[in-house]
Amino acid sequence: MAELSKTYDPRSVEPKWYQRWLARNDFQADPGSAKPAFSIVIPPPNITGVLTLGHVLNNTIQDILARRARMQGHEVLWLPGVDHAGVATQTAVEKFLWRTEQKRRRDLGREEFLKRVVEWQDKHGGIIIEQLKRLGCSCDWSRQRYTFDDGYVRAVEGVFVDLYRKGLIYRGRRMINWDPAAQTALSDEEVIARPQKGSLYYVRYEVVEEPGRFLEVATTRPETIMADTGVAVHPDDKRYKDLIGRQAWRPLARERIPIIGDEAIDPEFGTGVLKVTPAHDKVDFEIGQRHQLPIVDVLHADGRINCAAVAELDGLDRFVAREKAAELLKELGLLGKIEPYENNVGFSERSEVPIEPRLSEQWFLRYPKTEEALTVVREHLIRFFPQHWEKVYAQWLENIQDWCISRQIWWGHRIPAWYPKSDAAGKDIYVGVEPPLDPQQWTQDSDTLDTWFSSWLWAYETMDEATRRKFYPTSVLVTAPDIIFFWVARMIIAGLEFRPGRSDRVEDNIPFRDVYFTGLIRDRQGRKMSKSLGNSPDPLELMDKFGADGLRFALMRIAPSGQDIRFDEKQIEEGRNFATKLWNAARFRQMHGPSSAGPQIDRTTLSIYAVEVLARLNEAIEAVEEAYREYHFNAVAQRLYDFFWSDYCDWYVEAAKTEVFAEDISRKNSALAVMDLVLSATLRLLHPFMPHITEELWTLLGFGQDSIQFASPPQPIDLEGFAGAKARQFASQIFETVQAGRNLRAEARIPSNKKVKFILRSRAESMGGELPTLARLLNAEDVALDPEFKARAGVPVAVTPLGEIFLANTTTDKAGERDRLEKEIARIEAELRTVRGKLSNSSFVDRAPAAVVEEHRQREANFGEQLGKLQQALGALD
RNA sequence: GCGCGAUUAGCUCAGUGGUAGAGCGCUUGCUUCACACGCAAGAAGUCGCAGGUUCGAACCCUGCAUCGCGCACCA
Repeated sequence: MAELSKTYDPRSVEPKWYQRWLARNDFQADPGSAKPAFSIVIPPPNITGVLTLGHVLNNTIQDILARRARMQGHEVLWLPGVDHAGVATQTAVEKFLWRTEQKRRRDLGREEFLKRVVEWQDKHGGIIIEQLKRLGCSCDWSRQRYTFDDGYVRAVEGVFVDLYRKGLIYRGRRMINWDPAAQTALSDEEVIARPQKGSLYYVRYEVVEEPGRFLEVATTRPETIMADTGVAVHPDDKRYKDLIGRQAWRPLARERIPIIGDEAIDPEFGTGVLKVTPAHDKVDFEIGQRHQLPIVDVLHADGRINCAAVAELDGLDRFVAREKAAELLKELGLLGKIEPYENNVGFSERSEVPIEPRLSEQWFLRYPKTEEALTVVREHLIRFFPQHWEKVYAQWLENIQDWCISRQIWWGHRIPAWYPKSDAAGKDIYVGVEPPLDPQQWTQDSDTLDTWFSSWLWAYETMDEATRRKFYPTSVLVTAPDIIFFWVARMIIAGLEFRPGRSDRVEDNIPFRDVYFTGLIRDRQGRKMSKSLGNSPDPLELMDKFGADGLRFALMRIAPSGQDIRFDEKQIEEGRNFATKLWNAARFRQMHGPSSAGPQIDRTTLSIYAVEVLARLNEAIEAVEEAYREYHFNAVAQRLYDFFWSDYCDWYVEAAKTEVFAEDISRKNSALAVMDLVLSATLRLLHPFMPHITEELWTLLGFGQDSIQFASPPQPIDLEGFAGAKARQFASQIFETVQAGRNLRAEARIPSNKKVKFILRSRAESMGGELPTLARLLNAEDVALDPEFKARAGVPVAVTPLGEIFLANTTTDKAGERDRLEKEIARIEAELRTVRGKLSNSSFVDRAPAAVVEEHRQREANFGEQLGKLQQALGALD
């Protein structure tokens, strides 16, 4: 076996193993396998995207689950792929086009533009996949899918046609959310409300029948006054009741408009008078419908004013026009006060501009299976982790609105609907996956489908028939909570509606059994990661600095389940440090001879420290199992970190050095066997988190013939027959004594590297055999056992469970020693008071569990004994 | 307005009824035969506030405050 180098170099080790795994086809899933299935579909990243920390978090979790399942003997399918990401990709290409050629998409035309998008896709499309490989993701790359694969496209179209024939998809002229920058309709979910500081303008509308009498309207949007087709008040509002049925003069594009009464008006708000603008507001549109008001649209698609009647405003951007309209009103003497005002404005999620409510001809989906979708989650056929997302999900489904699925962008699945060229009114529609028989006579709908209308089929449309039989429904979905509506809920609906499962039963058709929602990664200040803030670190750089394993482990350790994550590079450094620790612990073992693939332990040679570390390993194994059941990855990582670093390295290895460096071969081999047991188990437990370094060490130490990827997870070791409880207690007492002794050294200001003598006044049985270890852990020249030791005044002493330990040959400052003892006595006295207080409370003694009471009695006795000894030592000072 | 989450050491966070924890940072000592990406010792917290339940509350209940998120909104 080659000697391990002094430092671990992830940059050479990680790619080496990843290449080997790929070459061995270790990640390929076999639908014909007899093993139980475990499957995950990747949330497809945008094809032109680059890896973010969010991706790292998300995909590390999926990889952990996939690798763990593989070790447990499952046939694992982790199905990767990418999303065409309609608006995002198109916007990126448009920006590029403008930067390089100063051209807009319409300058190129649809066909040429799409050619450019495909070029862009081919150039940037593979990047994120390569980055996922760098991270170590064990996806079955032979099955990589794309939402624009031929079969997938046909499936999307097929679903559209199916839903159209069922009457669930329809075309209609409705109020939709219009993005004036991207110039497309959006779904409600793509609109984000943001508080905006603006103004409330009070505008006076003169009553036609009563010149000189004015209705004052409070509005935030004076630039849409020309689109007003009514003025509304509450029907019971005494101030204005008499005016209902009369008319008012519209102040811009002067015209008579009716004054109407409608329940929707809040008399408390502003002046209690609303200007009704059916073309540019959802509520106004509904009011308009109720009162048959005409609809006047005064905005261009790009958000500029379209109103020839008011030349001063015509062609102006809507926000410029707002100020200008106010000026015009002022000139007319129709503007009252202007108040500063903050209200929520809907912004486009993508282009970050305020959306415009707009009346438009679009395609809509009336969601099917919403009741069933609620039921499968409520009854936990699908389980959410953390569970509280169930409520958010339910709320959305209970208030669900029809989904606007058509987009006026070019990059996407073209809507499979055709209109006859002869029929200008477009009443006659052909909808089908195949084009109409005589294509010359028909024109295809120019719109494309919302990207999510293809993503919602991802859980099953990425699988062929055989794969689906084995792997659908998938075991778990790992995703960020911000797409719970966009994707998770819609996939559930799709599964229930299209029934791709092996039978018609609901449990065979849901897309996944568990959903794990990750947290969002924020920066140190708690801000969201964003390009514009420049606060999102590049994961590739982090991997170069700290290794993929270091990044993975550290991120998992700091990611509390269900909570947002504050990111700090310092914490990633700790991941790298842990990898180094692992490396060096293995290196230490390897320096003392070859490891054993099947280490045997023997009760006659096992030390008390070995029993202790093996017992703690057992506890760690169980805690890890428990944490996995609840998807508490941070608990798994933390537990393994603590066990390995503290229990194994700091305590066991240090204690075992006595045996490792001693003459007794059988005891030395016993210690090495324990190290092999612990190292082998730890590597396997860590493998899902840190696949590369664990594989490297597994191989170097020779723990298995095959890759660690397929090694069985470690099982707790049976410690019956090793006098477990007694050995553990003794080991703990030794460790406590060591800590007390080390503290004495430090208090006496003895440099760490200086060997000193200790005296232990103890009557503990079999103490003698542990003195060398005690000495090693204390860095002592010698620890003398003397049950009758009488200390001179001023010798530093500490009380331990094994007796008193003295720092020999040390001249201490008497006052300092007194001070130290008094402090210790005060501390113990306080503890005693607390315990005695409880024990003298009859309610406690009568009602608390017997074990708890017994524990308190024990503590009382221990503290009493310690106190006596400390007081004795204090007395000896004089 | 409704709902969800958070509030514990300087910082980031564990801790769901019985002796307040970790890492980082800080102080001190140490290049000792795996590791200075390390070892050892230490200082540091009335667990957001107020009530309640309980023998006992960081933990359960109620209210409040602050911060964050989601949904719905009055122009």
